Amino acid sequence: MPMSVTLSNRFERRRAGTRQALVRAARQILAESGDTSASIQAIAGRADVGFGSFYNHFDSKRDLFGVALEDAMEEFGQAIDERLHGVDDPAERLAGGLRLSARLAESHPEIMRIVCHSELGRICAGRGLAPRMRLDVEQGIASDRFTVVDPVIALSALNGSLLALVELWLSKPQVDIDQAAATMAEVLLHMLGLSPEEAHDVARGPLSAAV
Amino acid sequence: MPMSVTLSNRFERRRAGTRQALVRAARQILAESGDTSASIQAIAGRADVGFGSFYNHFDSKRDLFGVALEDAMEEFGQAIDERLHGVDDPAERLAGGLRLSARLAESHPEIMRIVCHSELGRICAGRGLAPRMRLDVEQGIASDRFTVVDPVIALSALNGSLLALVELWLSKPQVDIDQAAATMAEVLLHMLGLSPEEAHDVARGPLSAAV
DNA sequence: ATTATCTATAGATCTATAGATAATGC
DNA sequence: ATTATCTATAGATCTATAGATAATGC
Repeated sequence: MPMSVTLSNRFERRRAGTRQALVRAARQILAESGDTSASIQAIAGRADVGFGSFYNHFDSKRDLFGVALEDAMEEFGQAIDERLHGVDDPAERLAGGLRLSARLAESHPEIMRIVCHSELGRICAGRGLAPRMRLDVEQGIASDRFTVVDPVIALSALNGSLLALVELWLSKPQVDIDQAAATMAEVLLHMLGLSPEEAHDVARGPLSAAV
Repeated sequence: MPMSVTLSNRFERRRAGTRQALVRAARQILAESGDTSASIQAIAGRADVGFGSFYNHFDSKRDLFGVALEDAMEEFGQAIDERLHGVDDPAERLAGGLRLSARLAESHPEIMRIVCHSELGRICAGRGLAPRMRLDVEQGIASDRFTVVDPVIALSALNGSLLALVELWLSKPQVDIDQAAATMAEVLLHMLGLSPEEAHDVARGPLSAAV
């Protein structure tokens, strides 16, 4: 998705555009219902791409949807990452990641809907927030910022809780999701060993200058 | 699934048997891959049921898989519930629910695989462990056993963490899942406001006489 | 000239139903 | 006699490909 590499000629750009249109259509479907049973014909139609072109880029629907999920997760992770640039304290990074995810729900609802409709295992396996949180947990333990029994368990709880937060946003629109994210960050930081006061201060503090 | 009602005549029992065979086949598929694109023919074949019989019981595949998920979640919730009979302390109930879920992974792996392959929203919406944990959280807050900022957030974290625990069992077979569940219970009880010592004692204590 | 896209279609598969068969109730 | 199951099949849909068309490079 992030077209960081400038493609050399018009051929390649056109090809990349077709592929991207297919991926975007697949992302829309993942966000809307998560139901991947739409026909290739319907997907190509939604992408405004000739039916046969699909096979120029993907071997199967499964293939496309796998790429589409990875694409969304990568964008998710990078969006959070760049907004946390310069934040070093792992506690602040974790809290910031949760709270920024809540803001992404407003600005990039498609990504959050995709998260909701995906299996936790697939989300965590990818390049989303999960590997970034893992680094924060490890670093926090190494620097004694966190006093936690087991990093694997702590990370599992964080991943699951993040998913549950996003799910909360989707299923209960009346909830103030920014508030919910801050509260979630607070209880999770406490879980990681910060005192209630510390957890409160970090979770309710200003949300990084970079935002 | 729990055939609590004795059906009056052989007709109804035969009919119920056919339906159950279809539901069991659907549960198998949900557990194996979660891929609901198998044809009705294939499902009926797996259930060893005539193809047309499907339509005597369900209007669509979607229908069947919805029932199958509910069926598994109901069994899950009841299995935990009966093993927690007589346990009154909400902290013990929550810890017990997590730890017993880990044991169910050994004794009823199908249910746990279904959980892993399902969306969190669907799991929590159903009649599984989620509504039971909600009661425990409410009761624990009412009795001041838990000092937690927000019950909705706490419950979300619990639901998500439970899912993550099951996911851990599926994706990393080398992990001692009983240990992991106890550790998860410990950190979550701490999150709910118990002191580290209390949380440790409750989470590592004997797992209810009823088991 | 080369490459990607688009159109048309063959063949496979899937859904839903209609009618035949088998099991049970009374 | 009634009801459920099973078998066979019509019609719809879907996948994958082959060949025609359009766009670009050199």
